Amino acid sequence: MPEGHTLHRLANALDTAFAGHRVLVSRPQGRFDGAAAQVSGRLVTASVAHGKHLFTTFDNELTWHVHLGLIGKFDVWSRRGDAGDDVRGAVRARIEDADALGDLRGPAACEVLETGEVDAIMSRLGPDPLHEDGDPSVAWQRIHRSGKSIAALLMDQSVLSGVGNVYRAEVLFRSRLTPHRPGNKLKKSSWESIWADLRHLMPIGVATGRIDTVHDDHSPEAMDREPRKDDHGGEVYVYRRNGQACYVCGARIRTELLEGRNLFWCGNCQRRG
DNA sequence: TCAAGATGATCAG
DNA sequence: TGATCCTCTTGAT
Repeated sequence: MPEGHTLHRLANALDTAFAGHRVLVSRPQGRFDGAAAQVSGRLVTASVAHGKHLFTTFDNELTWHVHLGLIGKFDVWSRRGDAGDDVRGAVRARIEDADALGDLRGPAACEVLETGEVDAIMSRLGPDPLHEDGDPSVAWQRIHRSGKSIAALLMDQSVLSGVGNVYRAEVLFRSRLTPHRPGNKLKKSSWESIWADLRHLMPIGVATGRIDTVHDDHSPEAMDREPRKDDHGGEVYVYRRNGQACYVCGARIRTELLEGRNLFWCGNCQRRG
């Protein structure tokens, strides 16, 4: 689940539910030791995301930092709905007030930080396409000096933040770029098309909560008319479609392990650099 | 019932 | 580069 769009969506949900509210932060299974107590009972000032990192700030200048990693989940819901407030499964941390609840499971990071520590994390992150002021030239400085493949560079959060395995595969397909092209041999115009497409695709992910790179119309009517049909809640050209026919040319979608992660692409459509 | 795998990142060697 | 951490779902046995 967690690519950048998930975190931005989550930041929006937490901000809507808790900003300006006094909250309780607890650790139902006893982990997240000590940290919860530092912010529990305080007023939330804001929740924001940068790439795959989520920051919730409190009125005592402390920040709750969450990174979902590969398997983490953060569910936020209203007490007014049908869902109860029982702690189910392995809940690492819970945030709540009279109206809403949020349960965090399986995060890679869950910690309370001071401002300097937050700045240190931010300074390691590349520009986020979901941020209005994200600057693609900062990423290009890294890309065009690197001998690593563009596929590896797109996943490097210090080059670019928020892109994960799905957006990587899809944005390279949509630009018809070969994933193996080294950054230092990539045309600048190719990078510009990647950035522009991420700026187009990722806000759709934030709005809908799923990654659909195939359809242009994401209205509820279109969803009914043309149901999205893959296992991941959206629809994609190449991600996890290995062995299946490319929607564009009919060739089989290929896969390989690249730096420990599965890469998917169409060897026929993706020849540009 | 159990193992494998997953949209991530870090650390040791 | 490989091992490791975290949780849940899926598919094989």
